[in-house]
Amino acid sequence: MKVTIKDIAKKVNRSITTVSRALNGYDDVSSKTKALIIKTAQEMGYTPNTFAQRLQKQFTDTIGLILPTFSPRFADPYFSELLAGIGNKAATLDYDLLVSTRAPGEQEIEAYRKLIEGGRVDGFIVVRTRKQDARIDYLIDREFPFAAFGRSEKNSDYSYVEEDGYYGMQLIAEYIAGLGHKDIAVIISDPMLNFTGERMSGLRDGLSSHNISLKNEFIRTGDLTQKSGYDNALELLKRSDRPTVIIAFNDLMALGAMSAAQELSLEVGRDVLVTGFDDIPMSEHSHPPLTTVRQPVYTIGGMLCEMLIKIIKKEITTHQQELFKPALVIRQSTGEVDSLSEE
Amino acid sequence: MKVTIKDIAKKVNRSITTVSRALNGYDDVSSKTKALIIKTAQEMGYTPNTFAQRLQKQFTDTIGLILPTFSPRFADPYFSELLAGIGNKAATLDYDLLVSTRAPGEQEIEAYRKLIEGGRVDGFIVVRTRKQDARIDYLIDREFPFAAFGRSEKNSDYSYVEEDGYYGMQLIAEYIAGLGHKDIAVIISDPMLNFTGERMSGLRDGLSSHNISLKNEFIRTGDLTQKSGYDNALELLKRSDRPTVIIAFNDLMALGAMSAAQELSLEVGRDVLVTGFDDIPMSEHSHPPLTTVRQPVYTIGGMLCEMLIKIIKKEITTHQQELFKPALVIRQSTGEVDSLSEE
DNA sequence: TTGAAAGCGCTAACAA
DNA sequence: TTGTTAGCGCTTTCAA
Repeated sequence: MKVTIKDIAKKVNRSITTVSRALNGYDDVSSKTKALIIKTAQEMGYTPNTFAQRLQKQFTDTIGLILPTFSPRFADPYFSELLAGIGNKAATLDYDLLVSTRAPGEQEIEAYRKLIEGGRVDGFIVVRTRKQDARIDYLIDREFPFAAFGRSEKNSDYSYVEEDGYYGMQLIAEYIAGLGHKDIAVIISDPMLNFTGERMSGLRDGLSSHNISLKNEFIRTGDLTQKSGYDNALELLKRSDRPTVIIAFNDLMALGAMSAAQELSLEVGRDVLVTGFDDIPMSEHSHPPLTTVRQPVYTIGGMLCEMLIKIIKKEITTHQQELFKPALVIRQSTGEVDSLSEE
Repeated sequence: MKVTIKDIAKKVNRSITTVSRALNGYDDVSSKTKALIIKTAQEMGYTPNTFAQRLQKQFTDTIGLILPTFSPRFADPYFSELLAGIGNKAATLDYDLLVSTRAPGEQEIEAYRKLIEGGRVDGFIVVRTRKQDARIDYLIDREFPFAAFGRSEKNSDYSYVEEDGYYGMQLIAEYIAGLGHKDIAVIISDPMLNFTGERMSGLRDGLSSHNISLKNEFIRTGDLTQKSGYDNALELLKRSDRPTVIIAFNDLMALGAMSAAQELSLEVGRDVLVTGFDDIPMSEHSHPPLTTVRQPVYTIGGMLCEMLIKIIKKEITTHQQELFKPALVIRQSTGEVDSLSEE
């Protein structure tokens, strides 16, 4: 049976109040009884009943994370890493992490609503923000604490962490233009996603400062999976006027694009250059290793978590907005020869 | 402010008891009041306070999942998919999923203990079982409900789902032996993991029925990451007596091994054959596509979740043990030529 | 068919 | 320094 403060109270012949206070470190308990109570509690293997505590204190020490999944085959390494970042930080700060997956849409907002109304979470981490983001509108409207990974278009009056996608893509553009390439194709992500626009602007601006513009036929939209990178690249590379560079908006699509090129017997890094975005662990060990933009996802997860908890605890009142400058990671998929150039 | 049954009671001029009963569908409430109460509740946007319910009912409608992470760069697509499988099923059955990450060891058991003692979860899903699994011993000892993905060595007297790793590796062995190869290297996983032994036995038995035995120098141990597949394969392939086949114990390591081969200008599928295990989504779109053994991880996640909830609800009392027969998926990494051979 | 009252395990205002 | 008491929101006996 579970041990309660009542059991402890009986054992040490004190009231439950005293036990509660001793255990919570109040200093209006004599140090003798305090020590006794703490010792007894330990011996009896006492752990407070979270629900009772929460019911009483009216907060939950839980943060919610509803992952937007588009398909059941949901296997983005990016999210595992983000999850670990959030989860580990949450554990450190004594918070629980309640995870749910939901496809974007009606059901998604409903899931948010349920968790809020049921008093189950103190706040949310919202990931993969959309330009028009119903989740964010909803949370702002309800004045419910949240921290977002990314901005949305119209209303950015809240706390978020974002990698500077504009800047990241500029780096790519500068680098590629510097290599003298002009026939550049791009596999973008869903235009609804906010970062798609950011990255696209960065790319466009970066290229146009070298008088390069993107041909419409060379702009394709993928869904961030390896398969869609593969499919799109295949079509691009089968053209008679095929591009010499493929810029993908994430690593998974870039890896798919490399496979497509190789399938057509093109050598990546020579016949066609490929770049990604994210720097997931496998990009370093792909063949060839992938040139990409590094986002410290694990760290970002931790930051988001910390930020959210501060908001919940009202330790910060103004909106915190962090913009990460990502770094370009040059590897062989863009022709770098020396395999020892890294680290 | 949150709406409680008290608010509803006041509004309809009934006691909170009646409201509670109406809302819970008891039939000792006049259908008139029942209808009125339900309507009012809806209008007021009532959602029950989960913690109050749980405190009262003494269960939590929450299942726990503590992911064993070895490093912060935790990016296994396999786990994202498993998580989605568990999470979606849990949502369907109106259960919450509480997720935590913890490195194997002391801290890990402590995390289990805390969730149990704090009355926070009704049961656990245990993943990546070890031969000697302290988590399982602990849960059995405490008679706490759980379902495991995989068995452990000594005590398998509990409910689990497992893919038949012995069988899966036999398929690989048969197939490779049938191609006439003899110089076979293998990159295994941590011997502590239960499936390592299973897969190794399957491989050994499958090969020995063709009079092939594994050389000790050709057996290497990796940590299931792409990097370790890469590193190990590099060493294997640099030998003067290099193997003509590399069998990796998961896809991530196999993908790393392919990169290593390609870095040494070996053609995968011709100069060296590579196989994996899992069939993560990216294996279909790697270059070359990877021959592997398919594990329906998403489905398994759902099954585990369902199984656990049945155990919690005491709908099943005997231990359920499901052994999946995985299927061999042959692709070009073992020399298949026709790229249209799939699907 | 309804309501009063107890209690799940805990915290905290107030009194002693 | 300690204990009494009320109450968080809900379910569930028991009585009316």
